[in-house]
Amino acid sequence: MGIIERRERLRRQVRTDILKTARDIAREEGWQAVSIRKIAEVIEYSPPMLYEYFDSKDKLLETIRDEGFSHLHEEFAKTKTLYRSPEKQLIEFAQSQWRLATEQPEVFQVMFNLDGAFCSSKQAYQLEFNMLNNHPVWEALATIRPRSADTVSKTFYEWWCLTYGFLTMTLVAQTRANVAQMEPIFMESVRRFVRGLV
Amino acid sequence: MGIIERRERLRRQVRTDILKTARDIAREEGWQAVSIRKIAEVIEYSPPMLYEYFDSKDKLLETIRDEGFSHLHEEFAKTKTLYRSPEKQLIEFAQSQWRLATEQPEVFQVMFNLDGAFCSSKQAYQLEFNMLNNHPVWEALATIRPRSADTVSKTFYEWWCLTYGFLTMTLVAQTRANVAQMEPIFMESVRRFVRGLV
DNA sequence: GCGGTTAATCTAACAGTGTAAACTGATTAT
DNA sequence: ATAATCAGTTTACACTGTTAGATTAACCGC
Repeated sequence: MGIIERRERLRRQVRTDILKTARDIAREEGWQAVSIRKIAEVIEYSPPMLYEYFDSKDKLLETIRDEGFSHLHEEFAKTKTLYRSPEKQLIEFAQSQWRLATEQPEVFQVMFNLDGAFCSSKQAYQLEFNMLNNHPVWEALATIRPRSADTVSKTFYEWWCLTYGFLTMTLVAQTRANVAQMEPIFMESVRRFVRGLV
Repeated sequence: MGIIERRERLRRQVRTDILKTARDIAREEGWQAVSIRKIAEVIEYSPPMLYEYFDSKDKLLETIRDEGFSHLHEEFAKTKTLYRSPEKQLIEFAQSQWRLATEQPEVFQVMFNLDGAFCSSKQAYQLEFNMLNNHPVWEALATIRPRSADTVSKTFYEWWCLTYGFLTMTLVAQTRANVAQMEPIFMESVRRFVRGLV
């Protein structure tokens, strides 16, 4: 009886279409231009239809944010299988973050409420900070510099603010064309941070 | 003939009232809750009246942003008169930034398009980056580490992203109650940066 | 194939948004 | 006194997120 399966598959398809359309509009016109009606028009449904898939626009954005963090953690996991050295891992983590910020700026904007994107929930951050000894960055830092959990957490927060902060400032303050040339400066900052751990 | 003077004074008063009201609403309900109509209601004028003082909501926000940067530069100037050592100056600059971010988060949000605040113009940033040898931070960095202008500018950008990035991440990702306890971590990051200059 | 149930989807509407045009009333200048 | 300027208003337009109610389509047992 594949009927309800097919229905479920179709439902999921529409759901991802909504998310993709929102990102597409945001990429080309900015998050401020993203409206329920505009998304509905693109996917050829009436506006209220979207509320069958997301409780609110806020929840829709929260989903995009969560997917952003998930994607990053998948990349981190891949890196962990590829490299043993925690220093090398950190460098690769930073590079993953750079790629996300530059290749999918509209996702990065939602992740940190930038440039008109706004999602009221802070759950995603709390999750990041509560993973702690399960967070790939936390683990790498603890390996390089084995201290008390609190001390590692402090260093972890410094890493978090340094990397995401740098990317945020670059996306917000630089013009589209200038973003790319900031990469070496970003990576140099990251490398200095890693060296400074000893 | 003090009549037109009085009128001018009244006009400026209304103008600052508008700006203050916008910040007040933003502080208590977030920038997403700030609307022309709400401001108008508070200052007891009709909504279209605001357009006699600001071309658009965007321009209104731009004014708040510019005032934020101006205020910071005034603080920087004060610091320069109080301390000779460029290292000490940088520490004080960072402390001024911390104060602005924590005491007037709603202004900081507009300065960097955070949490629903959105102003399309990037002029304020371009100004920051084009001041260069006139920017107090740039000067301090050049004194500590006299190199080519380009090299100093690179270090300046690193400073910019480190400090503003850290504050941005703290404001965006932390709960109101947790912000305060991040100050020592922030200042330690700044001090490490300054030490690393040699 | 047909009636009834359920799910999918739409239309209409509410309250709110930024902003422009047209209008009113008072003050000023001639 | 009359014309011109100016502050301020009302009204209106085209949007926004979201909800309620009606409508259509799809499925089920017979």
